[in-house]
Amino acid sequence: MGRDDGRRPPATLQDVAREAGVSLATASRSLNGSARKVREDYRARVLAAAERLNYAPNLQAQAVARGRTSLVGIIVSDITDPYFAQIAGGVIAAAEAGGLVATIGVSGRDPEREVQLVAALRGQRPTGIVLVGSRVADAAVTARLEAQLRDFENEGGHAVLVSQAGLPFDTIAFDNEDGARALARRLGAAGYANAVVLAGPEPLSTSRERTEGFLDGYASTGHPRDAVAVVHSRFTRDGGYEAMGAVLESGPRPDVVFAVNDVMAVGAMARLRAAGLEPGRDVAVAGFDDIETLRDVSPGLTTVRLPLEQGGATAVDLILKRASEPCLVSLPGEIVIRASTPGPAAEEA
Amino acid sequence: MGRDDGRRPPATLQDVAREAGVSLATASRSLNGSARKVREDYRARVLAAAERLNYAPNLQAQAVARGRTSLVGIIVSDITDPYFAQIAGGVIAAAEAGGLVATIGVSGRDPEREVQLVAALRGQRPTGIVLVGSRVADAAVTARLEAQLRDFENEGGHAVLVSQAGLPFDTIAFDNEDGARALARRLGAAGYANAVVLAGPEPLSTSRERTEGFLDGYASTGHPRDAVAVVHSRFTRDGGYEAMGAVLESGPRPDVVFAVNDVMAVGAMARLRAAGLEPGRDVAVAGFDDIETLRDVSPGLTTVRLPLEQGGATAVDLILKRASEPCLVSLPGEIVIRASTPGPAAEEA
DNA sequence: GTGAAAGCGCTAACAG
DNA sequence: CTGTTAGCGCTTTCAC
Repeated sequence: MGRDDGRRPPATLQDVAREAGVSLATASRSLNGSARKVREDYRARVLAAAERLNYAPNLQAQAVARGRTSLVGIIVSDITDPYFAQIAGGVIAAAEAGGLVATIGVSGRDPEREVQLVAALRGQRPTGIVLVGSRVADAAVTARLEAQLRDFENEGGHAVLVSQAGLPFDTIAFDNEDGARALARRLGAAGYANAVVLAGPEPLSTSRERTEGFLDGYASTGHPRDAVAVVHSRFTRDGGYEAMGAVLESGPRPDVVFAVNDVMAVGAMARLRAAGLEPGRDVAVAGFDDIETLRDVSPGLTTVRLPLEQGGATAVDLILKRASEPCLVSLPGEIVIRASTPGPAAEEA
Repeated sequence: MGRDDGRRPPATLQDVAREAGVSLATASRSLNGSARKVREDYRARVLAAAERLNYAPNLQAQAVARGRTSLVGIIVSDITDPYFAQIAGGVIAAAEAGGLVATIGVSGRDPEREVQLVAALRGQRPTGIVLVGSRVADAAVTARLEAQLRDFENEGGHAVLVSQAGLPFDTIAFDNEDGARALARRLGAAGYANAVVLAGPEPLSTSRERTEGFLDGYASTGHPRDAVAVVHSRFTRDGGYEAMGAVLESGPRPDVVFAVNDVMAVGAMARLRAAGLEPGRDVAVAGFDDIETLRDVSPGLTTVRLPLEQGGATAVDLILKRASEPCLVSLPGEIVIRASTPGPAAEEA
């Protein structure tokens, strides 16, 4: 007998009011937490009627009437990448806790697409938009993105950037430079004398900051800064794999490799193995992020732990309590030494 | 000078119409693809005016007026778990391709919460809801979930279940049993004679099917079915870790361990190492799913590859072309032998 | 072809 | 405290 196919349209507030024998307004006031009070027995009747009719408020209609929604939009490059997944998880959890529904868009690391997504999300008139990921676009696209976000804020929305500093909006930044610097010092002090950096795309600020921090810290332990090769590649597992390959094929073998994120580090490890080298024994490897899913790779990956979920949650907090001036929240990382870089006292197996 | 704080409300269709010197109706017809035609010069004027005013249609209002939205809701247990992330990625990508905006809820594996989320999403009046993950709830909660979904469909919505068969809605199921059976045959034929299954929670159908399939296939290679120990635990990394621990502490060491998903398998490997055993050498390990992020663990994990993203995408397809009868799409897996189970010819390093 | 006007479901003044 | 009513922004008959 198939399905009902759109029969019996959802009960409306009108229906509930009629069923309960009260006015529209009273029904409305009983069902949502209005400021005004409703006599207890009326309230009860309305609630009962709603229950009976299986009433669910039409949030779209509420939004139109109220002039604001309970939506928060998230835009990430790739939800499949655990870095973004963890941040998105933080955003979603905080949003739900705050009574908001999260809407999500995936840009596939395409800056153009990112602009389109902001425009599309804007149409939903969300309370806020959280944009995650660091800029790789040329100035023109960035300007258009900024324009979109500015329009959004002018309309009363609230934009928050995560891990993407430099634009005039609220921003949650992870302290990439300090984290990388601390890591490099530790490694340099432990005697690694021939480091190589596997970086992401040249213009990606996250990658740049981590690279800079590393070079800086490494230099501070007495290793000439320009003796460290920096190889650029994509910010993905395959990027790490290829960059590692390039390093192995050109020049002497390094004693330690710093990949600017864990995903790339894992790719680099795979490449080392493909070359018959054992990561952690023949070449030390370090990453960045301390991705949860990757905590069990073997040998354990030395890295810098970032409070990813917290970053996402904080973004939602900023949306809820909109400050009058754009603010910048900086979240520090914490270095974690594991077996992939023997030498410095390991803090974890 | 702070921010504008909600100044200049977004341009409305009204504004555009006035600016272009046409009626509301004409503006509406020009800006969305209406069936009716509009004289070309009018059209152009409206488009120009819209551009000038930076007009973006209020989708909520459109939804109210049209009686339907361009939203699709997704509910997953945990977006941080790569299994769900990949399926969600498929859903989001397909939704965007189909002009829909995805809304997402995370249940934290709490069946109660799942019901709440369906109710909450229903309020958005989405075109469809995709529910991912297999049932672990008792009959009462399941009944309430089913009621919510049924109401949703009666209102004209379309519910699709992914990897969660048995409810009377469109369903995308992965062929857990066949996959596990094929894997077990291969392993059994390769000479593994002392297998152990690390299963998820008893009532989880995904776990049950994989366990059943494995036992069945393993038995078909001549190993008595009830000689295989099945240890139940959580469906997570830590669950795998603990289950492996339980196995090691009680009874003889198995020669192969089948964890019902990759994440658990990785946990099991970690536990083996903690016990001084090398996975793949001292004890073979196999998983299920072939999670992308985990393809580089070492030794490479033998597993059953599932078309996760495709499953998500297919769910959206079903939503867009609503069939009159609930249908069941079954997606097969493909076994992948790697170094964690030496013996059978490896198909990949 | 175009425009006026009546909703869509809900909220929020505003009177009682 | 309750009910009436005028919107919210947009679509869609329905006349012209």
